[in-house]
Amino acid sequence: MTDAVADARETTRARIEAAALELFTGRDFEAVTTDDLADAAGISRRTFFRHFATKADAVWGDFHAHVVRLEGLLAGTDDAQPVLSSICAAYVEVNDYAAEDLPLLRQRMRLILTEPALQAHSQVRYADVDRVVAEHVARRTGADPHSLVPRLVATATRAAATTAFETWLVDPGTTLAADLHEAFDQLAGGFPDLR
Amino acid sequence: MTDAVADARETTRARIEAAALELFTGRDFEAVTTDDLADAAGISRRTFFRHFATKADAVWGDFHAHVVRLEGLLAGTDDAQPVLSSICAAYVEVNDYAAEDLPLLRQRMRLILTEPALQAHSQVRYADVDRVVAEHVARRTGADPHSLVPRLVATATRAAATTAFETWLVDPGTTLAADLHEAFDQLAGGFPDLR
DNA sequence: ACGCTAGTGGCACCGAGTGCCACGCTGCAA
DNA sequence: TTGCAGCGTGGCACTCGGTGCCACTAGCGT
Repeated sequence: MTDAVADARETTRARIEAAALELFTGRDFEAVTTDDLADAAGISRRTFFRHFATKADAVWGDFHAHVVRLEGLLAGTDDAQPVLSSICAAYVEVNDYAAEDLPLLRQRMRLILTEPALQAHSQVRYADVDRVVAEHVARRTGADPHSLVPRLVATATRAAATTAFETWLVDPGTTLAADLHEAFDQLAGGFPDLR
Repeated sequence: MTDAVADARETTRARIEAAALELFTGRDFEAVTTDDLADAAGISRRTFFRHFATKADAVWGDFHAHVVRLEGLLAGTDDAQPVLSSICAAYVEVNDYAAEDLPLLRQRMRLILTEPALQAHSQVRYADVDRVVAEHVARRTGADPHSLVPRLVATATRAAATTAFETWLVDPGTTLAADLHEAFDQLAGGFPDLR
């Protein structure tokens, strides 16, 4: 494959993603058809489904790369660091966007966290994240990755991360990193005020 | 409405649910069409969609009643009891099935937790649960139900409950209550071994 | 000029879900 | 008894997401 072809494919993907974000923020997710998306991106409906398996995937973009990056960050953490801290650091790092990308991230996360169809889709994506985190915890603790603690830590930390995203979306005054740290601190503290 | 009509409607719903569980455990969720479900339940496709809004709903049954019951249990908890304990107790209570219903529960939960389409659907259902729990936490702590801690406690405890269901499904030797308690204990302890 | 590959578009098709209308049954009032 | 209202039902046509198949085109190496 030549660079020109690769570029063409990448820009097509990018055009679809941009069109998707724009159309979905303009009207309801359900109200935008794949025909609309294809038209807005200047391609045919059939071609749209060659780039994205579902309508929802156009919003998520290349989430798989995100998961792979998280996995690498977790693998690269220092074993002297507490497990929870290593997970928090990895979440912060993988969500460390440049300032100019933040508006786009906000737009995307707002869609994902509020639109029911995208919320539903997210569960399948989160399963990948949870698997990666659970394996990290299992490696660090010597436990079976399918046993209670690794699974629980994975889902609970992901819940923390998601909640941090929600509070970050609502309050424009904070940074995502700060909200992530606060959520993880609360979680790691075992909610002392509630026991 | 007469009792006879109400009964007819109830039994129709029940027949659909039974047919759904049977067909979905026999073959893949995606491989069963709504036509198959309707035929198995002895009704038309159109009537199926009068009883259940989506194919997935036939597996979940009347989950709304489940959420309402959880809400009532939370409202009825003693304010002297720690918040986390009250949530755990409510989860245990609302999932306290008679021994003869356990095989059916296992079948249903196995589907919900393993089948991707049902996993996706579950996120929307969980949102209701989270809202109810977050409001309970907010009431007990005086916080805004949309602020970090109530949200986080809601999603984290629900993550604990879901994980408990998963371990309970895998290991036939334990009770659901025991697994729920263990997951909540781990969560409330803040994972001391991992800090 | 030839074949190869990759991206594309068109088309027909399947399945989920919906709106509309028409039928039948049950209960109730005239 | 007859007429009316309400409700569950079935049939039908339609939209829309998603897929399989085939044909076309452009760039590339031989």
